[in-house]
Amino acid sequence: MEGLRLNLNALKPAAPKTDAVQATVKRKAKAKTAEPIEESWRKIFAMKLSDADRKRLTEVKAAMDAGNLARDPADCVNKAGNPKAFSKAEALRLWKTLQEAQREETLRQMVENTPDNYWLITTEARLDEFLALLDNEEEIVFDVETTGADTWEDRIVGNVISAVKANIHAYIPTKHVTDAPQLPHDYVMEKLKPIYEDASVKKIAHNGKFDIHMLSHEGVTLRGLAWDTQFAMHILNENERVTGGSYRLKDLVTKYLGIPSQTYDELFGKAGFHEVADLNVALAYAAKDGDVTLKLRNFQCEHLRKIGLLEYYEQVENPTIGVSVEMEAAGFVLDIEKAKTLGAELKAELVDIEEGLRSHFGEINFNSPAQLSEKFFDELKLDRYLPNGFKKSTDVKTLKLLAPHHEGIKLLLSYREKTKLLGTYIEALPQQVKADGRIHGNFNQTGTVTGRFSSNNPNLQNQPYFARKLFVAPPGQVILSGDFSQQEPRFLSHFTGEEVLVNAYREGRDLYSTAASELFGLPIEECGDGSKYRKMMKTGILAVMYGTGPKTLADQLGITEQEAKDFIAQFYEKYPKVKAWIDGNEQFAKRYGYVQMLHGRKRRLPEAKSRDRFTQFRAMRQATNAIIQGSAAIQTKLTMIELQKLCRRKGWTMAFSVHDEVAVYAPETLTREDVADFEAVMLNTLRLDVPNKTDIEISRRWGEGFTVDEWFKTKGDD
DNA sequence: ATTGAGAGCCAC
DNA sequence: AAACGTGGCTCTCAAT
Repeated sequence: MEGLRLNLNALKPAAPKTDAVQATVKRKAKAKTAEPIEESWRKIFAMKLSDADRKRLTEVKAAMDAGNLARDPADCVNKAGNPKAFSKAEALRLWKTLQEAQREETLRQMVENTPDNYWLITTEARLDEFLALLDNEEEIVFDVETTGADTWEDRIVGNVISAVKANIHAYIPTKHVTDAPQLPHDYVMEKLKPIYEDASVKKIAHNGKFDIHMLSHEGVTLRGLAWDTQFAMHILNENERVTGGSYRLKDLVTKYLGIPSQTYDELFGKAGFHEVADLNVALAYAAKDGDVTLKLRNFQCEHLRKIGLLEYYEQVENPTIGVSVEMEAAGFVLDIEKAKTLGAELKAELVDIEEGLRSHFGEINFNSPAQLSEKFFDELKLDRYLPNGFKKSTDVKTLKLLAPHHEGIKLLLSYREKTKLLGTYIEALPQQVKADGRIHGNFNQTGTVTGRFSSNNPNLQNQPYFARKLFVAPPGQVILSGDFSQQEPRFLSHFTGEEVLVNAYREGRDLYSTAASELFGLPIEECGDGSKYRKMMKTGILAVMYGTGPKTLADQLGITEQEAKDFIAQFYEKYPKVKAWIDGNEQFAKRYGYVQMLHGRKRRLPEAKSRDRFTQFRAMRQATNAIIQGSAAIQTKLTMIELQKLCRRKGWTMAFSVHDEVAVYAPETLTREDVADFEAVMLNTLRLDVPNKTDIEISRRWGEGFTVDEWFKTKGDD
């Protein structure tokens, strides 16, 4: 009650005072008595705070109000011995103290409350007893504990296995730094290997990709992965991250199972798990992972079945995990010599460019939008060359408008291009090479809301052609890649059933030329490659899929907004099935708050029900785009799964995927028949109402591909 | 030194 | 007033 009254008092606004009086009060407060802590809190919370800081500060205040946390007396006075006001910095320091105390208490409680069915296995006899249990198991949970989170540098220090039927969750430490007894690492791995490699024992994991890579480093090939709770959750709620959540195990079980769980970082910080010397602590933490993963799997299974997506998970998402593992493990050889050469060339060019820029603009940082903006618009008044109301930005679009009026701007555009290439690609890529000499980019199956992959460390999906030259197939192998030709427009045709579009594809005619000729009533010859009508139609169809408005479309095509509006209106009039399909998607989204793509996969769009018109409008654009983009992603995934089977038969390796492109490593001795087999999988795995088309390339170096005919012709000439 | 936000730009 | 969907990386700048 007392605390509550204090809080209420603190919320009352102070009586208004003149500035001079306020200043005096402030000085007095500083000189004699510290300001009341409630006043300090009021000021702190009035500051602009990041979400993380606000959350931490709230925790600190709650702990202090409850009397569980107090200021360090040393922080209450300054050097002169005068009272010091409570600051945000001090509060955040207190948060760390609080975390540390809570951390120790949590670990103590975890150990004290370790369930009887958590087994710490440190003797041969106990391991044998456990292995006998596993003989009766059809499925197990597995999880490896490691020295750290780097897939390619860290190593296993212990194995977690849950025996599902027996309801035993075991931790087998092998490489902890401790005086306590542990079984020898190699002995344990040998014993577990047959179980890990037995595909008839179904495996359950959370982000099992990491564990599978780790086991692979030990010479163990995991088989029978049946459920991954991270990826299953992404099918249940693809918006987890968008709404401030995460797909970390601990966050999911806390949120969905109501089991309070703290993340590894919260409990152990940056320490590797091998540094946990108390094996009872290790057991309490590690075995719980197996325990909650199993509980989460059961929860997800029930809910996926309820919404009819269990089959989708099992047939599309789950088998894709093995493909990601194979692609990540394969990686790329990076041509470091070429990176050095290209880097040196770019740097030399940049020396001259920078000198030129300095002569135009003086000593400013050309990478700083703030400094450039001041120079261009405040000093040089270059905005006089921009259309009325055009934003005073320093992005490429704006710079291109300014370029004809100032030589320095042209130079800056070139500077931008070269520094981007150098900094983001040419110089950054060699740093990503791992101990095994390869680049292993990460393919993230839960990275996008539509079901596409995302990629990072490095992002293999946004490499410019200039940089792709640095990525080389492993020795003796080539990159055999297939690119779905016009994948998304084909899905548009498929879903809408619009005859002109469908027939153009069925008859192997060019979609954009055909539609342009129809819409504008012109002979097909005038709508060929490079014609403005074809370009307009192409941009227009993409605009339909992306929900582009008339203003942006006008900008893209260099026509007036009215012309763009007319074009869109004509397009819909001529192709009513397209219009009807889009309208249907939007009505569905507004009514149910989601849309569905191929195989029923959902894109939840709660904003479709928003009463804010702009918010709802944004959801409307996403509705149609998500169906097309997401369905295309499903086609790519299913194709990858089939290609992996082809790889097994041929002795090839899955290499990478960039949304509508899939690539494998094949020996450079591959034949035309091999290529035909590859193409058949691309074309036939998922058939639509329109035929698929794919462009095949063969290369030793990514982005320097040959067509099939070119490749075999040069081979013949050798 | 590290963190977080914003600007800008690479890909499909 | 907004009017192009899905991502990740690098740099600046201001904060601690």
